[in-house]
Amino acid sequence: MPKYNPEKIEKKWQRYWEAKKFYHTKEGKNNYMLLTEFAYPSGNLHIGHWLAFSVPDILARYLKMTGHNVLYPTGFDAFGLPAENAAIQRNINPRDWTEDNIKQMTKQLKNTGAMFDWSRAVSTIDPAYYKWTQWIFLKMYEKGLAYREKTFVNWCPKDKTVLANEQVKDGHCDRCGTEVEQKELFQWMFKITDYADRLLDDLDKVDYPETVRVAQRNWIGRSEGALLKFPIFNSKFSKGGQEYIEVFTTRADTLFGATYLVLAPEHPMVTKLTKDENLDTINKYLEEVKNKTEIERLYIDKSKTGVNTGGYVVNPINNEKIPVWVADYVIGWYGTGAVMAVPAHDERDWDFAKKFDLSIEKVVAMAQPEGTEDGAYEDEGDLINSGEFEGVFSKEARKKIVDKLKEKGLADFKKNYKLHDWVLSRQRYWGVPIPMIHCDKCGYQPVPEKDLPVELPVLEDFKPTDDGRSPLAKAEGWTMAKCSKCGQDAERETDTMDTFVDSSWYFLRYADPINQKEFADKKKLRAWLPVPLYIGGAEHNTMHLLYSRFITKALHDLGYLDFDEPYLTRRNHGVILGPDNQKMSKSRGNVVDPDIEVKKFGADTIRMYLSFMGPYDQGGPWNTDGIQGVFRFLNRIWNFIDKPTEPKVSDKEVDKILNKATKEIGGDIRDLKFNTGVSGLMKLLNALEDKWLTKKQFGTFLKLLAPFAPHITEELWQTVLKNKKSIHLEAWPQYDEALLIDGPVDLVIQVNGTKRDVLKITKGLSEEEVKRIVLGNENIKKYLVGKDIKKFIYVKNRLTNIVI
RNA sequence: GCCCAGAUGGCGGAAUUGGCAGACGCAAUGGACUCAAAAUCCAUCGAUCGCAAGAUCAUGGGAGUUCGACUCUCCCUCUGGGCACCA
Repeated sequence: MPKYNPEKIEKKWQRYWEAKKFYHTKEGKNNYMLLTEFAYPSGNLHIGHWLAFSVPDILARYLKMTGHNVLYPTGFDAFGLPAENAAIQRNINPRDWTEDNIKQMTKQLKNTGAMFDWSRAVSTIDPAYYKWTQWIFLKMYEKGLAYREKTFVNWCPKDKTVLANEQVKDGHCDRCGTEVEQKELFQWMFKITDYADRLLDDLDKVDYPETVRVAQRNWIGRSEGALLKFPIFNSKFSKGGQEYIEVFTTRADTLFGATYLVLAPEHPMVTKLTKDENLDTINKYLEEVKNKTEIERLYIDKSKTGVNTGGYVVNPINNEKIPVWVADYVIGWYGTGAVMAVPAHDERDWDFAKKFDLSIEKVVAMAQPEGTEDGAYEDEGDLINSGEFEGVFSKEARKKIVDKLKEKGLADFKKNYKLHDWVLSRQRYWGVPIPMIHCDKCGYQPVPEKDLPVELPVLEDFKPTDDGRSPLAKAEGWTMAKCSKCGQDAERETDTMDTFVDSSWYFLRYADPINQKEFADKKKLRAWLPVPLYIGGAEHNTMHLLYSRFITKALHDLGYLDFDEPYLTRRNHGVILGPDNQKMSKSRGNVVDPDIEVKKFGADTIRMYLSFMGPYDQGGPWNTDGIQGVFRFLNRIWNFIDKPTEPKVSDKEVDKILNKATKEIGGDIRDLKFNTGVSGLMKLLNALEDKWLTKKQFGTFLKLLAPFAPHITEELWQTVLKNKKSIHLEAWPQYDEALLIDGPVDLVIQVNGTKRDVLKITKGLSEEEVKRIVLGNENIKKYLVGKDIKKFIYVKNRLTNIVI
């Protein structure tokens, strides 16, 4: 036997599988699409990709061996800012840059040995793909779920484009870290807020990690409360009937304690309400607030500032006249941009009231009255100083108070959300053109379906501009179009779509990737979807997952899908850190290059090491020594074959060992416990290495290893065991429950909870029999001399505890 | 500030979900092979005391429940992540 040379055998078998179209998948029985997140073609595969693709491949292969018709798809999420910025830097076209990267990464992905079905690979920059991205947009538009509106948007001055709220982290651009500005622009948006309730409630229908559910709940940020109307007192403009300030509150029970009202600086009523003598102060204040950046206002300076308008409103529950203030701790866009202030029961209002000496009225009794005097009491309790609602508990009081005001038309129950509509316009070149045409006469009109795709033109100058216009506006020939309604000259929309639109439906396309008539055939969709298991990174817990859930629900409502949740189960993988336990980055010089590791150890070793290093959802530092252990293991397997494998009789003991391992390793893979799966294989080799194995027994061993190390097992299976067909067409070995249970077991003997001895006993003994054996044991007797046995605990086949 | 996850040898981690803590691997030490090194193989490997048999301690810290706690409950410390003036 020659030395184990992974480089040689891996290439060989990869070519073999590809030539035989091994992993090309057709709809059949027991279909299973194992979904991982398709890659962004950044240029080079990094070790994180290996974790994301080659480890789930173990599960894909196992599922295939256990009788599933497995589709393990892949593709490229290829539009987007980074490619465009890289192309600008290198002064080449983003398309050339991206396509080169795709070529390179395709090659590298094949090196992982994963059973990707390349015949179904999708690429979001392919017009045959983005035709359907545009089509989905049009359907959303028809349904009123896509609309154009002038709003304040997050503008990244460096990338010169709009960002969705989700792409802003602590006031900075998620991509480049530049401080984000607010700009008022017309933007195309998806009405995701219409789906807020369903996106929230349906989380109960799917199996996601708790962290993901929490993250999504936070994003959606539903709070249930009420809208209350406060009549304006003696409004100087109230000629035609009473005017009101509306507030949103979750604590209507504290209404009797509302001693003032606060408007956000952006609130339209601010100047109206302000008394003439206060106008100067107010304007000065508004100017001050305007000069603060969003970051200063929301993240840095949380001290309360504000000014009195001099105006008053009337508390609708007790008709008391209360002052109206303006303060920037109230957020303009949330709720109504106005709040009722209850300083006794809200910390922020408390701080403000203390600072400006406003009155504080307690209306909820503290559970422990001896509690602190200083500060707001925010918990619930029985109402006090609350007229007819005296003594009613908060929860009930909320309902009663709103009900009462509702009769007078002064209140209603209301849910509020943090979630905003999804701004999908991007003023950049490298994206899917939004398929709309603007006609001076007819306004915005959709591009007719038959004219899709609206192809992205090739531009010499695709650099972003400062004026908020997309570079596509420079393509004069391209922008010219006919209005689809009146036929007159009109102009194409020049914004492109956020790449999250591209990736919000790609998994649907895997079911039917070359269909030219529909985004996918209904029957094929039914065969593969919804996705039974989606494995990916925690960075997509909110945006991508929420967006694709939304698009799926919308397509479902439009009648195109039978299901309204795209992924039944979601599991996250961890992050691989550098050997120094820091995030891998070029500047730190701690990047592990998988190409180099493949050269040194081969794909099988890397796959197994990534599996072995810890729980899959945890990640952790790459250990240069640790990988040696796995490499050694594969070498031992390789050399194992040199031992005689044809003894006279089949060894029962070996069968038993294999039987147990089959059950355990299979269970580990199903539970994504790849680390214990690998250790199980190592234990198995330890147990078998000094034994004689039949050809069949060795074959069984190889099958257990095959999902983890597809190349070495194929080599040994075909060239050494002389099998004609691939090991990857074999079924996972059957195990026999009966073989698992016979034989003696170790019985642990404790005295007062401390282990004193271990005895081998026959399985299934009764308590009486065990008691006789244990108490008769010389070694145990010495602990019991002169003691009374108070209690004898027996856990069947496992342990006894003698309490003295 | 709030929410979530986590803390186990020198290191990565395991523990049938309340039943032998430290599986498996790495590193380390000693030995075999070798002129030598690498590779490989054998042995040791949580701490303390002990020649040994063995004993005691030990899963971030402190209490509790239990015959029995890494596992459950309460309090605290630290680490990672998310949200954050959202009314």
